[in-house]
Amino acid sequence: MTITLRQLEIFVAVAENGQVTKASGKLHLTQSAVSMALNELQNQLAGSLFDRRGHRLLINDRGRYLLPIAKNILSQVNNIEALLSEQGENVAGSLKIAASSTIGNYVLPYFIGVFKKMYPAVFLNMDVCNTRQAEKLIVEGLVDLGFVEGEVSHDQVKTIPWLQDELVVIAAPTHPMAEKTTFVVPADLNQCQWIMREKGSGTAQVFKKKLGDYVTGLQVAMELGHTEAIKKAVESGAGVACLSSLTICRELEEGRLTSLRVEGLDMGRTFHTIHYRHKAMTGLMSAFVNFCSRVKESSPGCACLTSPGKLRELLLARTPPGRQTNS
Amino acid sequence: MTITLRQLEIFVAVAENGQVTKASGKLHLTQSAVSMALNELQNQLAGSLFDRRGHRLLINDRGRYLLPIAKNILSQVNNIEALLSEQGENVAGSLKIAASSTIGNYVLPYFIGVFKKMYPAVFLNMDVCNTRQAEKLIVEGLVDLGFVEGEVSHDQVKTIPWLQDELVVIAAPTHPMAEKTTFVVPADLNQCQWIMREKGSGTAQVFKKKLGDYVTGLQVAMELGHTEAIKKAVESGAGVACLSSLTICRELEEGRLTSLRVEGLDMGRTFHTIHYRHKAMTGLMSAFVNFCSRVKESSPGCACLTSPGKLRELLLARTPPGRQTNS
DNA sequence: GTTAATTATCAATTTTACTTAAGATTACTA
DNA sequence: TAGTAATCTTAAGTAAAATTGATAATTAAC
Repeated sequence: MTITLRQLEIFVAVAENGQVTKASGKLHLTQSAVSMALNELQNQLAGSLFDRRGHRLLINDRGRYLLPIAKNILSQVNNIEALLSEQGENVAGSLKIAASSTIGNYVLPYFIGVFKKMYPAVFLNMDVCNTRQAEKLIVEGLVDLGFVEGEVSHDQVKTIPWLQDELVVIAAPTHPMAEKTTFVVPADLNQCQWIMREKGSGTAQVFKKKLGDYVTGLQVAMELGHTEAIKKAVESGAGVACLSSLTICRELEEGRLTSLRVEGLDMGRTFHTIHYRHKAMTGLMSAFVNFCSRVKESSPGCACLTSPGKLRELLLARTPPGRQTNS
Repeated sequence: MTITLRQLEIFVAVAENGQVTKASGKLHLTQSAVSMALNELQNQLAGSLFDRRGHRLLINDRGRYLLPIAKNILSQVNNIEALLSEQGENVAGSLKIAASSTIGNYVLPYFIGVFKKMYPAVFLNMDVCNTRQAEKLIVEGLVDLGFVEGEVSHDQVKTIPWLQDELVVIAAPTHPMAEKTTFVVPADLNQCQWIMREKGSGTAQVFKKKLGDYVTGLQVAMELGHTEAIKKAVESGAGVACLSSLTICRELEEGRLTSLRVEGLDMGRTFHTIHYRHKAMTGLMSAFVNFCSRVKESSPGCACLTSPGKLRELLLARTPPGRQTNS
């Protein structure tokens, strides 16, 4: 009652050779095997696909209709085999990633763009959320990989240190603070109006946690819901803010903002990649993880990662030969 | 080494049910059959498609990549079965037609247009040629059906009378001849300047053959290569011509030409459908032949067939209920 | 911890695919 | 026009596969 791929293969071979015998040669089968398979297909489709004219087999209207469809189906199946069968050699699939806000908005988009150019057959799906949600998605098996900036506790989730990040103080170039090169804690803390992320944001929590008791005297000018809004507010001179250095690369390059390293407090933090502890690593997963960690090795300290051009240079310089595709 | 459709079916069922047991129920198979088939598919693709997490089967990146492809392939195969398997019920395929010049240019295009709207799954290919070439294409099995205006002799070619055609004399409405209602042979023959198809044209040959000895005194003003050119020349008053009544319907309706029936000679001729004598008639072939002969019954004598509007009315009025599709 | 449910594995069985061999039809040719 | 060489179909036997049934192992639920 059901057509098989073998039958379609045989049908195509017969249609293209116009003869059962020639087709059987190409298929490395006996004539009778081809003949029987063809007849069975015709029975299943309740009608002939060829007209007999002596020894010639002339494809008829139904056969002509079937032929391109059959060829198309067979080539799709061959694609599957080619793409998925040679493990390690080919990187293909559909990877699901969860990333917390800063990483998802300011870091991974560039990584994904470059990775996709290296492996066009790959489909990447990224869910931007917070660290706790990312952890949950990993545990429930709804995503393959997570990239988080906060702490993760679940014992089935494996955590691997990834990029080193640093929180810096930013100010408009016209701001009095911009004349300094470092921001001294606690001395400079109360000299400024602060623009903060809203309560509940990971970056805001980290900032306050690092400040510890110093947080009490802080003059908060406003709380905004998004990093981009904070940058705009700082740019317009409304105050200073504390953000991840990764989020302000472009503004620094363009001279629209000035950053000050913090002195008197360690403002570093580490991003982590997370995945389910016992999850089998497929070729695609390890390819992407390797790809991401390669960058870490290439950029000691905290190079400027959020500029696509520099990122591509960095990655392609380190890519093993024969792996690239033309962009 | 080769994937089967069954494996893809099983894979999709498992992916959609998240469980081997549930999938086996839907497939009407035992649990072990599904389990083994799935493992074999994974072996053939050299890697897993799911992650085991206890009793849950979580699809992984490779599986996610395969799933839409597999579904697509399966639905294409189902389409084949649906379209081709129910004999007679469905009309589908790719029909190749050969038609001689007058029919191919002035009659069949309208038939094909209406037929295609009735059966959208059908693909029709028409080759416009002359009667002899059409006959050859039939004998060689390169086309399924032929529609010819001339004589066919090959004994393997079956000839069936189709439409009754009539050659009429046409003149511009301003031409002296236009005041008459009939053209009398031989009296009126030498009163006119004649515009002829070039030597070798079927219509020209028929005309001369019908005239017999009368042809000697004919005053030929010009010979043109195409029916349309002749109509334009007659319209401009350069002379009169003898053409198939089917080719001038629109010009008569619009009053740009006048036609005169010929008196004193039988100017009728019959169009024929031809096909290879022992060719198996598929559903599509007989559907198209029936469709074409239905018109013959509907239009006794020689109704005006080359106006698409009238043709559609004619056909749809006679179409068996439940066969039409919305246009 | 015990029970119920799900999955993997193994041998047995059924089904399918294929081959070999024989017979039938068609094409070539002398 | 017979004879020969292809090609195709049919039938029977065989190898391979798909599927089943039973069992053991793992996991989830209570």
